[in-house]
Amino acid sequence: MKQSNYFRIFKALSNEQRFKIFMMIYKQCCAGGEPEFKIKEEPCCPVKGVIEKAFTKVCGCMNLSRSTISHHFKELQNAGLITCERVGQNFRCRINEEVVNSIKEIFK
Amino acid sequence: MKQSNYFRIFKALSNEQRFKIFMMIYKQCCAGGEPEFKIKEEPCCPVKGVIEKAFTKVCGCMNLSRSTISHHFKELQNAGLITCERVGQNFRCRINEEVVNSIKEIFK
DNA sequence: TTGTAAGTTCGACATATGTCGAACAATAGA
DNA sequence: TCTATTGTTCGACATATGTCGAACTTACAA
Repeated sequence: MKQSNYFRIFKALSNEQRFKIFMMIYKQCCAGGEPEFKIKEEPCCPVKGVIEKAFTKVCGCMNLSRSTISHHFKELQNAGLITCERVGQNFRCRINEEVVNSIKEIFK
Repeated sequence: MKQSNYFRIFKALSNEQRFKIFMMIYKQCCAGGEPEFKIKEEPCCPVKGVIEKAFTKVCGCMNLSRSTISHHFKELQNAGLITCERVGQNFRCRINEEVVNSIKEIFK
């Protein structure tokens, strides 16, 4: 990635709420940490690296309106940090590990 | 570092100009890369990890006013990314490698 | 077909941010 | 001491950002 574009990634993570959202997704998708959110005790990541119903889950544990959450998801997508797709009623969300790794690369 | 505070680091790096400034300092202090700025061909880092006249140098190669540059340095300091001190007329600037490393830690 | 749940888009608005120039302060050198 | 250089602080201002609610769309379920 061109160095001059890194600030866009940092911008996406520079908002407290958005950072929280990203970390919730990241932990569940990649880090296998303790779940930060769950809805009705369903499994969060039936497919490795992919979190389902991400939007719903985030709405469930953050005190923000749906439109605001939607906006934050868009920002994370625009920065290339995540990709999202709707599959029927599900909202599937995937971390772009390449971009995440490039953050580490920049400081090596 | 508490995870909930990381967004402050990202916020400091979320502005294009500020990110440039930080990378200029980082490269010269830590990465030993090709110098992005120089003034009168002086050595940039006579002491390892410390860049001298950072402010002057940055002013010299960015199209921003002194007050704006000053502001950006403050932001980088507040986020803990750098520390600065005045020694006589010199302005010495040091990267806080601990904080930089903690960025990598968060995504491991 | 009708209703409901989930996400998007839009317009509005308050607040935060980036930038400048002017005035000020501190230091070094003539 | 006077002057030049360097960085800081302040006030102003335009623009960007985060947030909301309302209206809309889509997909499933009754």
